[in-house]
Amino acid sequence: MRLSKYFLPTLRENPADAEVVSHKLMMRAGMIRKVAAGIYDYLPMGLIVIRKVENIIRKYMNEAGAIEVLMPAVVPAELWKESGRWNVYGKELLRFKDRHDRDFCMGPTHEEVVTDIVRNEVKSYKDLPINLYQIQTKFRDEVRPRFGLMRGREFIMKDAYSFDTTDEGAEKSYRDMRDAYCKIFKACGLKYKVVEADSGAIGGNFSHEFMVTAETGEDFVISCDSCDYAANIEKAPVIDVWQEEDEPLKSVERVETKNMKTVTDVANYLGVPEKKVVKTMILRAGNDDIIAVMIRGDHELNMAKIKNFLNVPYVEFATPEEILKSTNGPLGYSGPIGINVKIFADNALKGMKNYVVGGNEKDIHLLNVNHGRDFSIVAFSDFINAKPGNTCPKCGGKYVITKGIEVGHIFKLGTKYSKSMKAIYLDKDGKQQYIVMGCYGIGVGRTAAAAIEQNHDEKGIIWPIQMAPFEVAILPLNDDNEDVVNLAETLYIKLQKKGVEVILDDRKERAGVKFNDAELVGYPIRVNIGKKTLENGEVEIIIRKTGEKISCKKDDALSKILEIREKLYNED
RNA sequence: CGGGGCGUAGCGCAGUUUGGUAGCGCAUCGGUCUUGGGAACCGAGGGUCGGAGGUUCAAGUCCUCUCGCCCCGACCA
Repeated sequence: MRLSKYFLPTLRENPADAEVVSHKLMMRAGMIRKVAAGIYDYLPMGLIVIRKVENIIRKYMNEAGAIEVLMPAVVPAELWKESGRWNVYGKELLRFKDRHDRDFCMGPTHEEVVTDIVRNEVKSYKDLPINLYQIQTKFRDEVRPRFGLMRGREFIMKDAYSFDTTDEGAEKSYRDMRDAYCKIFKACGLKYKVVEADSGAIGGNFSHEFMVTAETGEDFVISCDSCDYAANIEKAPVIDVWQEEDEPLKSVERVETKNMKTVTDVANYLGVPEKKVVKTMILRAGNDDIIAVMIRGDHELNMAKIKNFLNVPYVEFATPEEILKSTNGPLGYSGPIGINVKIFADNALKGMKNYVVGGNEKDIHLLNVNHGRDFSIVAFSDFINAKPGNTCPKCGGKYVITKGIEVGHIFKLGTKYSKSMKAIYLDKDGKQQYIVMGCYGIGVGRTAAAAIEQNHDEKGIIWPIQMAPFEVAILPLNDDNEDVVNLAETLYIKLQKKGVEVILDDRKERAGVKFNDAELVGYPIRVNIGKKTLENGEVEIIIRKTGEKISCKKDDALSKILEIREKLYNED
């Protein structure tokens, strides 16, 4: 490709609305442009990168036996009503009507559609297992899209769905996908972790996330410092045995805590450690049940754990009105005594004595409260976020915490959708059985963004060669020098003939502009051809990743470039 | 959905407090000169000041409404 005839609008300055480095660099490197919040154009360079990621995904999906299809982006409401998700999915599901006033939505995921295909076409155990996947534009009307392609509303996703006759079969399909995903992210040149995850709104029995480690990640990953255990913070269990406090029970004391809503305020004021202050959170669980969950002041509530413990579809904080109604007190002063909702407590509370709780009254807390004596707890369980230093459930090591970008997520669904949508096959005995499903997603744009988060410097992107829009950039530095131009042209043609993806910066620009654009866009290999070095018959080859500058005789350039390219592909 | 902020040339911003001819840098176009790290100089074009309504002799600036975008939180494959 000749850059003079290409479309690469680079930006010198960072766009005002970009926050994270991948967003800034994708904008500046002319890969994407915003059309609306969370909705982007893919410009040529961006599209090439997207297609490269897609093709890597295709290769390993096909290798794992999955078969590509393409389902509609616009999905009739009937399918979603059938699975029951039409009423559950919430505002993220973009709904609209066609001219006949029929309900439709933009598919945010395709369990319903793919299950519909399979139930219509697959009748026998002989047709199974099967794994169908697609690479398609999805839409989720996120409350707050942000960070460019990292969290768009419209985004390209690879989603695969496996169908098996048995649970064991489904688990094999799951393992196969897990292995394929490992190959995919490795082939993308990314550093990643496979972590245990909560299965969330998709539902199902177990699930893993593929996390690219990056400072700007939105997910917290708990991993062990001495074994390979890793889990999303939503999932990572806290198994520490908390101390049984050995102090005599004191009598409850009512204290005024004017305008102190936070645990820190209350603890400081009363002169007790934060962990002696117990937070009582009022929540609304599925079916509109109001419940209370008590956790230690220095701990964080984990909604996913509560949701799973109660086995309900969602858990939310109660509104101030609901709190007033169920506790007779204002937000910020809730406590367990005298309220008539079910009270659950984190394991850490088991051995605690004489702690501080809210008084269900403005500016009032209670001292020396004890469960059992002053109120009763329905159940103890693990309701808090793990912290660094907690004990690993697998080996007894210590937890550490890192941030990650979720680029892939795999779920074992079981029969959730096959039951609600009646996807049935006949087994060997002619008996009807539900098909056992799994689903497997990869965020394509997010994978590209994650690669930038992980590979960049102050000058721009440093593409892993597998994802780079072009493998080699040739920069003739003196437009008016015939030798320079001729050599650049010759080398450009020769590289093309060798099948190298090469771009020739033949724009009438000064050297500095070409250097800066090349570094911004992040071509793995750059060839400088200038009259200064050409006087000695030499050109410069620069490896973006290492910054290494190799001078070589102009006649050796071709073989040297091929050699470096080969080396870059075989690294990692 | 709660809190905060922003909308002025393609991009980045000033001007709004205190109403009085719409500006700066970069980019673009023409020219001179330069040519290995986003050159310099001369000249030019480009604006419904997000939109609607109002106050006023006069509104980018004040008032009301509205739309869009960003950040924090909540939520979320």
